Formats: sequence, C-alpha cells, structure tokens
Amino acid sequence: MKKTSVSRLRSVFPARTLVKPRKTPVQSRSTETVRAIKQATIQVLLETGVGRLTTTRVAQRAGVSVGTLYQYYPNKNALLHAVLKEHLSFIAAAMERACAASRGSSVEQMARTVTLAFIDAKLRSARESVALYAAAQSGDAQTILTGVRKRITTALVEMLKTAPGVRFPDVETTVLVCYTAIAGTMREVLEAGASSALVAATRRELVLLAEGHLTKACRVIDTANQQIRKDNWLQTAAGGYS
Amino acid sequence: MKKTSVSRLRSVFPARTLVKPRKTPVQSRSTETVRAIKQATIQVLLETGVGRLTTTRVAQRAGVSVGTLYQYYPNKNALLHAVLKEHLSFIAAAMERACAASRGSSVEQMARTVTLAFIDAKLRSARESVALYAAAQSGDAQTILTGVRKRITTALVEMLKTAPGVRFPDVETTVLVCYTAIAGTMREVLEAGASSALVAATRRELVLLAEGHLTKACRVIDTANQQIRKDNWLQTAAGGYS
DNA sequence: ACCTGAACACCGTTCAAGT
DNA sequence: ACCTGAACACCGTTCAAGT
Repeated sequence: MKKTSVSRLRSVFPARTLVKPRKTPVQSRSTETVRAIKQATIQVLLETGVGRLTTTRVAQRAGVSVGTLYQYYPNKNALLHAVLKEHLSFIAAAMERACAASRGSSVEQMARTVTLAFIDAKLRSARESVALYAAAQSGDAQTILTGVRKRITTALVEMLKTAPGVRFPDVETTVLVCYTAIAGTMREVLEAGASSALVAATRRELVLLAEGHLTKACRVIDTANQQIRKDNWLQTAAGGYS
Repeated sequence: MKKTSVSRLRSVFPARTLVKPRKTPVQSRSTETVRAIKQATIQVLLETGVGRLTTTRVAQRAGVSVGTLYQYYPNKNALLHAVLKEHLSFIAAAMERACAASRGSSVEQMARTVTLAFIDAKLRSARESVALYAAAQSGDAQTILTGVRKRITTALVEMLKTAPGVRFPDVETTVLVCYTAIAGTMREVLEAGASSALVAATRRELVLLAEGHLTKACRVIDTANQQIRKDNWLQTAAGGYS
C-alpha cells in the first residue's frame, strides 16, 4: 500500500511486448551475452518445458544475472518470441529455396518437393518446434506467425504460377489451405509425440494429400494455348534458379 | 527460511494435475458451485485470455472464494482441463453421430459429411475453442487430446470399413492423417483469426481435401467380388443407424 | 459438507549501485 | 556500455477457522 496506484496501473496495462531486443548490443561482450541468453533459453525450454521456464533460470544458465537479461528483452515473452522467430525463419528460408528450385516443374512435382522440404525442415528441430509452439500463444506471437505464413505462402503462390499447362482459379486460397493443412498436421503430430513410424506415414500421406489437393484445385489449359511457353520454363528453371 | 525444505520440495515436484474435481459435490449447493466455477472460467477465458486468467478472478466471477475453487480443482490447470474436456467431448459426440449416420455411404459422401460435421461443430464454439487450445499445452492436456482423438478416429475407422466397393490397405493411418489434417487446419485458421470469407473457403477446400485423400487411399474392389454385399449396406445403413 | 480469506512461496520485473 | 542482485508486486495454493 505504498507505491500502490502507479505500479498497480502498470501491472494491469503492462508494457507492449516487443520482439526486438530493447537494446542493441554494441560491444562484443554484449553480443556474446545475447547469444548466450538465446541459447540458454532453448536449453531450458527443451529440458523443462515452457511451464517451468523462469527468467532467473535462463539467466543463470546463461551465466548472467536477471537484470542483464532484462536489458535486452523487455520481458519473458519477448525472449521466447525472439527464439520462436529464429526457428520459423529457418523453416521459411528452406521453403523459399524449395519453391525457387521447383519453378516450372509439374504440379505433382511441386507438391512433392515443397511438402517434403517443409516436413524435413520441421523434423530437423522437432523437439524445439514443439516447445516453442507451446510458447506461441500470446497475441504478439500471432504477429510473428502471420509474417512467416505470409512469407511462405507468397513463395508458394509465385511458384505455382509457373506451373506449365495449368491455371489456378484462386491460387491464394488454394495455397493457404494446403499450407495450413500441412503445417497444422505436422504440428498436431509432433505435439502428440507420435512414433517415428507414424511420422514417416504422415510424411508419405501428406505428399499424397498435397498432390491430390493441388491437382484438384487447378484447371488444365490445353497445350497449344499461348499461356504456356512464352519461353521454356522447364529449362530456364533448371538452370536459372538456385 | 522458516517452513523451507518441505514446501520447497513441494513446489519443485508439485502434485499431479488431476482432471477430475478432487471432491465430488454431494449437496445441491455445491453442484451449483461447480457449475458456476466452470461457467466463470469460460467467461474469464473469453474476456481476458489464458494469460490473464487468475484463479482469484475466476472465483470472484463465480461468486465464491478461492478456497472453494481449490476444494473442487487441485490447481488451475485441472480447472482448465475440465473445461477443455467438455468442449472436446461436444466435438467428439458430433463426430460419432455423423459417422454412424454415414455408414454404408460412398467414400465421397462419407468424406463430405464427416468433414462438415467436424468443421461446423468446431465453428459453433470457435472463440472458446481458440482460448482453450492456448490452455492445452501441459502434459496432462495431451492425455485428454489423445483420448478424444482416439474416440474420433475409432468412429471414423469403423465408418470407413462399411464403405461399399473399396478396401483401405491401412485405414488407421489414413484416418489419423486425414483427421489430423482437418483438425490441424481448423486450429491454425481459427487461431490466426481468419476472416469469415477465409473460413468459408477453408470449409469448402477441406471437403475436397478429404475426398481427394480418402479416394486416393483406398483400392477399388470389383463389384462382383464377394467382399461387398454380404448384405446390402446401403439399405441397412439408411434404415438401421440413427 | 461446505465455505472463507489471510498467509506463504515463487516468479516476473525494476532500479540503484557498481565496473 | 554493460552488469549485478536485493526489493517489490502479483499470483497460485494452503489451511485454520468458520457455518
């Protein structure tokens, strides 16, 4: 009942959760500190889960004091979000590469390549992924998720537009549903702690699912149509995109 | 530093989270209390989200003291789980009804009916669903989710076995993947706060997805085969199942 | 049989004091 | 420019005391 009214207000309307470090490290020792904090976060996350993750524990594991942690992240959520963002960026980058590499391929080929790219990127850090999703419930996390989704779906849409001999009446929706289905399925499967046999089966079936959905969602346009082959996509794609 | 060691241990290894009320209400006033608490939980959940849900707030909203709340639920998670379970049971029941009603139909018809049943059940309490999923991260929540998944997939498998003229080489996996895809997609869509237009599009596309996947995952057996028509499924189904 | 609410421990966050 | 850690407020949970 001393510092009451102000601090009370502050706790009811807490500071906006920022994703960026509140302070940008300028000296090399602080760059190292930030790196240590992020790494410690992942470790604690994997060992104890979000439920038991405390800022003190993270700081301790990183070998710094809590105060230091709060110098770079305005709050616990911001810390988790930073780590989440890095994880998702990894996936997004893998997808962009796969999309670029598949330009001009057949729809079936695209579906296959891209689906496997996503699943394998996800599986490469499966446990981390699960732990992070559990931390991704706040409104701010949605902003990150939306951004990454946008980045990935854009890459997919651009790729599908280069598919020879077909037209998608509503590429945006098709892509969004298809991507969401794959991402959502993987999330459920990983969260449920599925056996590796089930994961393998899911991997197989999701490829079929993507193929089936994409081939159903497009219209074949006849081969003589001027829409295709303004130049030879299959060849330029094979050589021109990394 | 007075009650130290014991209470310290207790907080490091907290009591198992139970889903059931720790005490079963026997007098009518307490039955009413439990009802009020559950209802208050949903209200607070919808108004403030899990992040801001406190046991005190729930108790206050329910018109009881915190102590009373803890008489029926061993901890906050147990309370959330109880509400989650009721929500999911509603979905599961809807699915069981849809599966029973579709026995003996064509695979396409089954896919359509069952997919729409799920989506519409989910949409009927969409906001509650999102709020609850955010609360469903603890290990105990997984037990509930697994149970419900089992219940739903069993119903689906039994239904698919009655599809005339086809055989599924691995029904279990097919069903699990297909169901997970639909559930996961809806979860992502709802959590992302999608527009009703996108929800409608997703609804449409998911039906196609389910049809596509199920028809791809089965083998047609020829009509003369003795596998089908040990009796006429189509007719018995129409009359015999509610 | 059921309810109450002050009291305790833990955790997120801050800030005055250090190098 | 960066770090420290005691101090504060809030929240989950308990338990002695009530009806």
